[in-house]
Amino acid sequence: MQDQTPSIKPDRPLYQVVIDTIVDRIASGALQPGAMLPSETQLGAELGVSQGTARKALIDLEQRGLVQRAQGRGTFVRIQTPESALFNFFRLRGRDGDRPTPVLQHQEMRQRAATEIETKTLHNAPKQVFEIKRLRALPGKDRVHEIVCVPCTLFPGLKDRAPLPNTLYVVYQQAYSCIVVRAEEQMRPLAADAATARALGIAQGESILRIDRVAYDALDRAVERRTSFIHATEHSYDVTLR
Amino acid sequence: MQDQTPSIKPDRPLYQVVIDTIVDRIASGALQPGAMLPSETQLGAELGVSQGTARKALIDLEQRGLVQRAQGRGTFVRIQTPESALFNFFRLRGRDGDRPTPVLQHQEMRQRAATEIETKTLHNAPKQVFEIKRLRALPGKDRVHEIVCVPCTLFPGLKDRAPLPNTLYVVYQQAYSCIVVRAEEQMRPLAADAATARALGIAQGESILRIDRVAYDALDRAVERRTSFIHATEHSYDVTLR
DNA sequence: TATAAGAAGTCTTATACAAGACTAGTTCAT
DNA sequence: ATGAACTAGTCTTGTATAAGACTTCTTATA
Repeated sequence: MQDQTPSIKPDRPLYQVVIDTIVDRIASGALQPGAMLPSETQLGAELGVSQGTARKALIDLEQRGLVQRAQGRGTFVRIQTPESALFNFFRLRGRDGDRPTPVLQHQEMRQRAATEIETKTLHNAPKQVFEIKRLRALPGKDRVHEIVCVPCTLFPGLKDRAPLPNTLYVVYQQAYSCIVVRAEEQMRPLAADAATARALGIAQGESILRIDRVAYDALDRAVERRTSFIHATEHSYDVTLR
Repeated sequence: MQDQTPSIKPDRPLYQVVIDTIVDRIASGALQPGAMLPSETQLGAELGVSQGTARKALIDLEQRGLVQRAQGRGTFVRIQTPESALFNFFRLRGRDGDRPTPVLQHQEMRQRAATEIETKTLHNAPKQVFEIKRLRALPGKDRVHEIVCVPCTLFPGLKDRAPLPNTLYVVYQQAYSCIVVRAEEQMRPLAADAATARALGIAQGESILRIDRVAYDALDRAVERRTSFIHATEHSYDVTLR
């Protein structure tokens, strides 16, 4: 009855079309981090929708953390700085809630075959992954030992970029247009076994926190798996539930 | 120059007025949990704004978790069920991500003077608090020992409501119109001392997870402090970062 | 039991105007 | 001549409104 027009009628609302367009442009690198987006009016004219519809799309993107907006200034692709990345995805805090600056003490990277679970959970079912092992020191005696895994297909040439900085997510965005917007974590308390105790420089059997994280980008792709072993006596891991 | 009209010109936008009106009605109990709100059109007419403005307010309230909306059905005050409360604020998950049902094994409540930090951080700077100690069992050998603290002024007569159910937040809402919408948590790994080991029924020195939580209601009041000691070998604590 | 019409709700889109931010002049004092 | 301060203009996002489409549920009817 209503399929009179076999034409270009998409079954999704117009603002969703606008959202998808912008997300594609950011993910493809056409819109670089920090770049200014077209204004609501321009964007609407460009895509054949009203300013209000373009606006609704931009607000949605802002809430998803992909862009930042300011009245009178414009809309900009959110730029991942070391500060913002640490603030959002490195949740260790000092006693007074202040944010410590982790110091990279050791780091090594290699390419290896993906494990079964990595192939199953990471984007594109990768056969090969880059594995980054590193040790980070916090003020005082606290330490973090991390094992990071990313698909080689998503981050080609990552191995040649060594030494990698403290905040990997900045590299993901700036070099690969991959913006991490969400991460799911599983935490469990643990007694340090021999290997991790040695890596962390603590006694075997000490209580540590193990965190398994899967990070997702703007396209909702699982782009990274990461396991952290945290020895925290003077710091706590802070999160907000909603 | 512009205060020609000493009248009813609030310096906040109209949609904010609508938001505050609804929040007040919910917090005062005029709108009970599960109750249907006026439609966008009705609400707009009632408060002298357009349907679109009322709609903007309702969408904001939905995102804050205060109401639930469904096209064609209407808008309803979010009802805290044992399931939703556990899903949102009890983050322990089994190996497969399935949600365990904790079993209340022991519980006791008493009224006592508030500690300095409780007076400082909780709403209304209470002098007296109710303290609830309880032990919850998970499938397998995992256990949770909790110490919950709430101001007596906010929850008068809570002591007479014993035995309290598994999910306190349902009681807060149904009996006191206090909807917990957010919680901030600090986690740290710990070796169980003698007292907590006894409470949890484990050996002293075993690794446990300590979580200090402050819960906030719809009015952004700190309504509860809670410390949990978690013995988790077969479960993990799952959160999402953004 | 199935179907259709209607009522009541939210959802989408468009338009008008207000308010903030930046720029380019212009003015005025030095 | 130079520099600071003001101002008008223009570009941006923010707020408010209205009209019609779409969804869900109920009720009447075959």
